[in-house]
Amino acid sequence: MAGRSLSEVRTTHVRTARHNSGPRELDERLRGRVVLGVGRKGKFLVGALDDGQTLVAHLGMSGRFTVGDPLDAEPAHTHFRALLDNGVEVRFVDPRTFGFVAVFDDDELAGSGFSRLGPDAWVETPSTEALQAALSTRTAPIKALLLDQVVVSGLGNIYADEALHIAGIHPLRPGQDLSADELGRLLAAIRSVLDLAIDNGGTSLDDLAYLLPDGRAGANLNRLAVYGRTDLPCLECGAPIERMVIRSRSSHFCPDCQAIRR
DNA sequence: ACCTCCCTGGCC
DNA sequence: GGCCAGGGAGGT
Repeated sequence: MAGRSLSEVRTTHVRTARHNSGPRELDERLRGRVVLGVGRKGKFLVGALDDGQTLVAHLGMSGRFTVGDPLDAEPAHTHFRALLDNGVEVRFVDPRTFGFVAVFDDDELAGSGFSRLGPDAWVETPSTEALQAALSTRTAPIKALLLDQVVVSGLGNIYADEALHIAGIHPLRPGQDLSADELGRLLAAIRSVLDLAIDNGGTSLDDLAYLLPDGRAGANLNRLAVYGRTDLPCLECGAPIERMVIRSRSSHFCPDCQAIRR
């Protein structure tokens, strides 16, 4: 996509364009623009445009981009298409419409969720000291804080559970109570969880909402130690994995390896 | 700091 | 027929 201009853009679902005034405005602001480069921070995809605007996209729960021939059969729930000047069509397919595509000028970008993101968990993993400072006033459960993209960005429910398990930290521990030693272990765990997931092509669940760009399923599901393993034995100690709801998100943890007091 | 909402496919 | 999954925005 980088270096190509968008000769035609068509958004066909209002929710996909909800961060702009509507599908028509999004299409008009994108049409004819050149994408100078693309990148990522946290779970947001970003592209720099030749007129200074920024293209921002989020896959949400079920979104994916496809790249192919405009004549290819169109999958259900295709909500956005952009024809590039090389004849390739980029499509955004998103059944649950939690994802979006947006174009922002600098002011709009500054007011968007993108500008509030904390350091990327993988590219700019914070130091123990920086994390401790960020958590020093936070009393919420560490699990909730890992999902709050303002502390560290890029972790979702699966990898937050996995990282806490590796680090041996109970998901309900208040953020500010964690020691430097624990936070150091947590940061190392975040790195290793993401490294493993990336090496395995990501975590495709049974619903196959997430797939690799070539359409294959990622193989990380059977590398998960706690997520989705409620009542199954902990791979470290054999204790049954427990599930509890924290901030209306499921949390999976080993009551032994992640004792609330240690 | 907390809650509700959004949405569809899959499952019971 | 109804519930569950969950990322982020918006409201209180």
